[in-house]
Amino acid sequence: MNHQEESTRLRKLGLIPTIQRVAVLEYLEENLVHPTADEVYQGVKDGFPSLSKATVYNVLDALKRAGAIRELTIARQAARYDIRTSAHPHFMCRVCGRVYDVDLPHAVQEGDVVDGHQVESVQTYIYGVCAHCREREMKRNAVLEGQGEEHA
Amino acid sequence: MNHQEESTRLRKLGLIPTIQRVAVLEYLEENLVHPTADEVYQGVKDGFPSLSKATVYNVLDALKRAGAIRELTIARQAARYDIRTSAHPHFMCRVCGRVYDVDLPHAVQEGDVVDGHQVESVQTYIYGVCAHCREREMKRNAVLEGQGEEHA
DNA sequence: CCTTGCTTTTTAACCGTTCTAAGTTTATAA
DNA sequence: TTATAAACTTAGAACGGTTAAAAAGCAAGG
Repeated sequence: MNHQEESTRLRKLGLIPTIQRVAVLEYLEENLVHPTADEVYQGVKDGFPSLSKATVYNVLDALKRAGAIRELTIARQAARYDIRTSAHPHFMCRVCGRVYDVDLPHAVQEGDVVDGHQVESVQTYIYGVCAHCREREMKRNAVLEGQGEEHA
Repeated sequence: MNHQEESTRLRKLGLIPTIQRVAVLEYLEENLVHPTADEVYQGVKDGFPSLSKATVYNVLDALKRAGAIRELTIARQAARYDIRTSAHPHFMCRVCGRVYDVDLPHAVQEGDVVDGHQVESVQTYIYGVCAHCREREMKRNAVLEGQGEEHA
């Protein structure tokens, strides 16, 4: 693998395809779980020990301004990044912390005008308990009931 | 004014109505512009010099957990607070930075299930140029054209 | 009055992110 | 190629919003 695909992609975006940028882009393409900047750093660093965290921030910023990725502020703690740039809501599970893509339209679309305001971008953040954790919770409750547990 | 209203409100929320809590609650009721914690602090401190910033964070957290206010992460830089707890989108202007309430429903409602995920709360953040700044921009362009400005 | 528990205050720490300055790589032009 | 300029990367310090810890204050009940 010579990362030809990422290189041409970066050139089309007007960015010089440095090995750092190729590596970050490749990581984002292979990890669609909406990683934080630190997760990208940790993940890429494995095959790239000299990588600096500042570079990760620089590359993410360049990709963001080129429109190749979207930044999510779904949690106050840290920004997350999504290479799926289509407009779609995100769901964050309060139990496991995972962030999922949701295939629905936003309430408002880019280009719309609402209350006289010109809409340029939209983010919909949904919070709750994800399907995976709900199932686990139900199973646990079933086991407890089977043991004869009662509610007060 | 003896802040009777805020006191009873706080008691109903299960919170002891300290003067700090009354002051913060009153500030939020009178400032619907979605202030940051620091703006609340600066605003309340005027009539209350001994107030600590940690107290503002504590009070905001208590109000949030009691369901009396909502926390917005519309900008990564700082959280903002809204005493209008009804579910509604927010619009942030990239020119002036102001945050507006938008009277539309979210794409997904609390209580819904999407892709098997249980929805507990939703935030829709819209970014662009607000009506006020759009108008100002248009006026400025009109003046420039009147002076005979041409585009290259 | 004394105790108990909650709140406020001060101060320090934390942590994600940005800045700075130096060094390295890449592009451009002779 | 070689020289030069421009862009990029790196390490480390700094920044700023937020949280934590510890001490002091305060209200309610015995």
